Amino acid sequence: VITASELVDEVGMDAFTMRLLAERLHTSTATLYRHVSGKEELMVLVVDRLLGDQELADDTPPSPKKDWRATAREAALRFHGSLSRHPHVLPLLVAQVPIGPSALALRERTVAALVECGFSARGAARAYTALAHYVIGFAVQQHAPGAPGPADAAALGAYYRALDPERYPLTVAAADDLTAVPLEDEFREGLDFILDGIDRAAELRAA
Amino acid sequence: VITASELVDEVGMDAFTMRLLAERLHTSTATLYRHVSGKEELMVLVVDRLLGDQELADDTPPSPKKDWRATAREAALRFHGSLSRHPHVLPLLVAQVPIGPSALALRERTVAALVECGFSARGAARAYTALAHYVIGFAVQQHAPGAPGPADAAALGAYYRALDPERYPLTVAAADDLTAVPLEDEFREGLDFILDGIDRAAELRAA
DNA sequence: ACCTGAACACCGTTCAAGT
DNA sequence: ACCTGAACACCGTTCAAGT
Repeated sequence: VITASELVDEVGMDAFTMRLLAERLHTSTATLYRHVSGKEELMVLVVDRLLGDQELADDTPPSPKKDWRATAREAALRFHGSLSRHPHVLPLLVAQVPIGPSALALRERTVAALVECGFSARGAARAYTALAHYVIGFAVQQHAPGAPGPADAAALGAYYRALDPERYPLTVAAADDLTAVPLEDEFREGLDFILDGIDRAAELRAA
Repeated sequence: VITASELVDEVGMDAFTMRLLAERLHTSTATLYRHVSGKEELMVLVVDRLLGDQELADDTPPSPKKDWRATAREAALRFHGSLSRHPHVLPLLVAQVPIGPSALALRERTVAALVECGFSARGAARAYTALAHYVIGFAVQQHAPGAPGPADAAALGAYYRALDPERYPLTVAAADDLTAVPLEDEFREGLDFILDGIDRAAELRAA
């Protein structure tokens, strides 16, 4: 599983091959099927390893205490960061619902932190679900193969500006606004929107 | 492209094959490559067709007027609905950044509606981006192959309840809260969080 | 008991050969 | 000029045959 994870990180999902993995392990493909039922199960294990990786960054103290917003924000940013560190694994996250041990531990830990900040168990679970969906959904789009990196922003802006202003007046006019903001900042902005929304839903925090 | 879209809807991404498409069109695979450079380009066209489909539902009047929240909510729900109608196409949406004509037209239309409600051009673009990322990201996870449908909720709840309460106390305790809420409602809840956040960010609406 | 070369049934894509 | 059967170089997976 470790070697498979490294290989996916290196060469990407499309180029990852059972034959390549066998070669790296100095064995044959047939032997792989002694340890794993197939490629699909292997990918489930790779995803859970990524989510476990996330957990390791937990040596920092869980924030000043009691401030749920800082706690939630920090957890979301850390989650987003660890997903971003393995962009090639991300497509796998939407091909399966992560319920491996690492995914469970991550949620358990985060929900517990929210409860400590005064959320009800139910409210913390709801807030976590909303945040997790957002973080995963955004990361997947941000790091999709062919997504515009910072280097492509200029090209995308030029593409927008070259459009027919009759048909797409607002896109042409706002070409800069649509491309100048790095996706990283857009993630933070959307995250703050959600945190604001959770903040307003005060009933989630009633014990 | 139409036949390819239908085929993907029918059999899913994995089972969709250039050979299958050729057969359905009563021709050979080699002929397909006269009209399209390869499978990748074909999938881009299929995605744009899905986004175009969304646009057709526009015969309903654009809401009572001036109420940006209802307008944005309606647009997001409609977008989500049309994505949900083609679950098998969704994985393609994260393998590419949709900038085809239909994607552009959809954004243009929605941003224009927000501007009419009093948003600045810049604010409308930012709000649209945040909402579009959320809708796409959620839909992709909701309809991922292997995602738990309403029928699987009970099984997932049982799985959570059967976990070791020592390691995952909150997950075991909140098993019902985590599975009883249909993903459809969870989508709406998260959407309202974001709308609340946009609402609070009043500067987006300053002309 | 464990491992593997070789095969099987596919896939996307290409191209010489037909009409 | 357009179409296609057959091939090429792959892929995930399996299994008889070796050690």
